[in-house]
Amino acid sequence: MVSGSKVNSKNHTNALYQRIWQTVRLIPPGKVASYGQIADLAGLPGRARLVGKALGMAGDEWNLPWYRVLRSSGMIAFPPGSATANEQRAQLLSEGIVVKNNRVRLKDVQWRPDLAELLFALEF
DNA sequence: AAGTTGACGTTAC
DNA sequence: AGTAACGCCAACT
Repeated sequence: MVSGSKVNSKNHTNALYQRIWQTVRLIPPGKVASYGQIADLAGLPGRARLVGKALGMAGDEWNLPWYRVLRSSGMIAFPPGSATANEQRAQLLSEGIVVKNNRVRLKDVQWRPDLAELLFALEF
């Protein structure tokens, strides 16, 4: 269970964020996923934008690998050169992921989730 | 209550 | 390969 700062009101949306966070947590080092992929896996098809929102309100505080989530094109979602984009690129590089022009080759490093693990994680 | 805003995705050039 | 035009949906004005 996640307890924390910016998540206080509107508990019905909170459940959505929980699902998203739990799913993102499963992405292993060296692999990445897209916002839409996370939404689908979390049982929230069509809500890719909500994934970005959820990651934004999380921050780094509870061990959430937010930097392993990219656009469906493989692009880092932040404006190139921005502080956040640079931080994300650095994190990816530190895991051995090749980043060229703020983009990775999804074909090489895209996460393929273990379904049993996913279902278990979403039980809570 | 209507309009705007995104850490998005797909399609059509 | 890059881009523009949509479509999308919860949150926020």
